[in-house]
Amino acid sequence: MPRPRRSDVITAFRTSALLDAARRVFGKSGFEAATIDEIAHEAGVAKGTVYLYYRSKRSIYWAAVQEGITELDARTRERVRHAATLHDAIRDFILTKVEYFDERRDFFRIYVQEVSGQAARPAFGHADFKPLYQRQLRGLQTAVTAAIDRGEIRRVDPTHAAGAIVDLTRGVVTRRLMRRRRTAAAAEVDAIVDLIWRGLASKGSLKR
Amino acid sequence: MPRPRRSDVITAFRTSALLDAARRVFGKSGFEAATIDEIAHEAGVAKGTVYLYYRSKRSIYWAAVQEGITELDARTRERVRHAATLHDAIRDFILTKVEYFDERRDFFRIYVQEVSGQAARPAFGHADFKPLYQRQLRGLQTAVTAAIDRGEIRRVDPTHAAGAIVDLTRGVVTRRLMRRRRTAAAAEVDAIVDLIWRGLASKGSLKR
Amino acid sequence: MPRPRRSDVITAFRTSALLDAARRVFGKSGFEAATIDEIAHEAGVAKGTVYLYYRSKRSIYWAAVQEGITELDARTRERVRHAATLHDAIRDFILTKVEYFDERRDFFRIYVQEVSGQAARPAFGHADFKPLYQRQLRGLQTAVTAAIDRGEIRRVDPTHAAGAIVDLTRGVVTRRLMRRRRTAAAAEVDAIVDLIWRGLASKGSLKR
Amino acid sequence: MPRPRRSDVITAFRTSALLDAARRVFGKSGFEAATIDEIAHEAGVAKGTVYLYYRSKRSIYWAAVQEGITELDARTRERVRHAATLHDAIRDFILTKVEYFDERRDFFRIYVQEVSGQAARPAFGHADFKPLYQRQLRGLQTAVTAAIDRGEIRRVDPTHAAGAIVDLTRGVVTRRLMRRRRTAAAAEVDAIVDLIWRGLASKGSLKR
DNA sequence: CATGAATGAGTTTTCATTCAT
DNA sequence: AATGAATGAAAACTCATTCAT
Repeated sequence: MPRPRRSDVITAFRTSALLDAARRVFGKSGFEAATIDEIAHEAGVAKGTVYLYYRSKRSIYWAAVQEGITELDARTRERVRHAATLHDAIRDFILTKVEYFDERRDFFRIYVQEVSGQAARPAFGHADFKPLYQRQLRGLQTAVTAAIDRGEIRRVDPTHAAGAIVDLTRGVVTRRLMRRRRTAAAAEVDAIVDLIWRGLASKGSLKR
Repeated sequence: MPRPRRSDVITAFRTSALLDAARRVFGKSGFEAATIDEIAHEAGVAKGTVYLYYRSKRSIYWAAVQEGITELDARTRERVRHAATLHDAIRDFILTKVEYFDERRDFFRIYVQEVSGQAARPAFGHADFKPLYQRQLRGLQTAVTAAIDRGEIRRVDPTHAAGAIVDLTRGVVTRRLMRRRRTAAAAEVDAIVDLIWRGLASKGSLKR
Repeated sequence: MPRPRRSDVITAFRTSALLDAARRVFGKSGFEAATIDEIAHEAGVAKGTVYLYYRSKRSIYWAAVQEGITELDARTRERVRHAATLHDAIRDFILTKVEYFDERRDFFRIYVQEVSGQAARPAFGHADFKPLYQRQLRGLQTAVTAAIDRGEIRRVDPTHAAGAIVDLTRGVVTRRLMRRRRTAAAAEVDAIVDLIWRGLASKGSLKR
Repeated sequence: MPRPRRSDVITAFRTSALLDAARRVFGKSGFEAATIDEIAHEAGVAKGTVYLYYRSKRSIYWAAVQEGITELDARTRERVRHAATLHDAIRDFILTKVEYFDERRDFFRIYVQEVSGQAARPAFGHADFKPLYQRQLRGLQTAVTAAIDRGEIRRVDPTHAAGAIVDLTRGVVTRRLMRRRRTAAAAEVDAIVDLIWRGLASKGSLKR
């Protein structure tokens, strides 16, 4: 394995610093209000340097979004893969996200922005974002369907169920971030998982 | 009660036209990309006129947000007030929102933006927004607590339960708006209500 | 005839001032080196105002070019129209240009730039420029052909002849503008016309 | 004569490659739009290297102009020197230019730019350019004067005559380059020379 | 009250030039 | 000698806001 070239090292270093800075700044101000100047300053370089590594404001934004989502996706898949039951899978799914966004608060705003952007302006947004997001949904749907087949849960619409899991997850994360003090993740997540689980697993008809 | 003065009528007329225009334009483009010029044009007045009624771009934005949320809040409270059981209350809560945003798609983007903005940048945002949002949450919490006391549902954390209802509601609305064709609201809402209801009402411990 | 509206008056006034300023600045610095700021300053307005009347730097440039060329073309056609013979037509053609550029020195550089730009980068340049320029050439060709038919001059290639007239005209103007002191136009023009005329009219073969 | 030092060879090599690249790039894009980066790339060196050989963008530009003009001047003088008559001298003068610019189309744009720049902004431009250009003119003037003294042509103003030759030459070259297909140089040049020659040589007064 | 012309601060992006390696 | 990463000045263009009419 050849020693990495000097220029590669520099590129990796700058790219990483810029992406970090971008995440912070875009997370704080949103895409439009953020300025390249601020990102550059935050990354400790001059404005022009940003353009040596990214072609435009949009492009550094997408790189930051991409990186965050890919990382989150990878972590989630890795963790969920080991779950034996749907119940565990849901728990792991939510926990991964909670922990990830506890670490990277600034990225959450970007994330939410993009996700809800999909809803409000389906035409806009980056082409690569939607697939990644939808893959998550489909993963959950598959898991739900399998659980139904195993008799682990009652017969529910997998699309709705997957949607519900995603929605409740976003809700927990949102409320955690709104609170000033960080509370223990596990207890909070357990409460939500319990709710979902009863929703999915309880058999028979309930009195209303 | 004196007859309203001419100037008051004009003010009311302009205000309403401007707010409508603002909602459409901000909804379409987002805060930054929207221009006062476009709002003025959409409202059928000249640019300067906007500034006779609102001090700044931010201020007309907040007025539009305010109006939308207040209206939504009023509708929700009115409808939920007549519900006899928590189950009905939840159903009416969700239905009101679904119907409201079906009517005012453009407002949804603004709404979501602000709600998630609260999460990511608690310091920012308009002072008046948070209370309104939180009043909704508290209303739901109260209803949940009452239902627990009545034995209608099992003993759950009212805060979590209220949060879950809000989250799932947002989820339904989001997914509805992402679809090109409008589907029947009732069926979709019923599926979600069923899920929540089992989550809240199912007694005993479930096998996992 | 209705009294012109206020806004029309303003537009006419600004347009004219901006075009004047543009001609001066572009003439002094060339297209690239000129700045909108300088044009605005020269016209006595702020930078933004320029953009109320012209969409872009290119567009104000072309407007200035257009105006100058159209004016020059109109003057030329008007004057040449009254010429009884080709000899007079040539004389009037050259005189018009000499006088025009004596008046508007700054425009000459722009003019020459565009004309020679046609040669060096045929693909570039404004679509409207070429036709105007070519119409001139064709006008001269027609006049030459007619003169041949009348027996006024010998049988020459009208394209070459027209080209030669244009080239010599540009030459006179160029040399006039290079001199610090203005010399009498008539004498200079007469010398050139005499040269062309002998070139066109002399019959038979000359000893070499 | 000592063997040239290694460094001198390198310098000569680099200088030549850079000048070639500069001519191509400036010719294609014009001074402002050309970038040092592109020139460096075209010359097969890194950007910084350009600055080892030229102090600035302007300076490499002038060096390229200089080289082209000097070369053209040398070729012209060499060829014209052997002409026995003014008629042949004019023919050779024009032919040299036509052939030179047929070879180096990219240089023509630069050349024309500079020549016409002289006219419009006498103060600007490189100090060395004017003398070279004027020496050409003076050479022609001298030849014309000699021809008058020999009785080869009639008594004309040598300045005007020289100017006319230069102008017509530029015209031929321009029109050649505007055409997509290259036509035979000799026929075209002969037509122009014939025109000039009659202009200069025809004795007596012509009917107008 | 209403208008819309005018302003100029602020933003993205480019690129000549420098300089550590 | 050569490199190419880094800089930051400069320029086009936008748009919230003001104010004379």
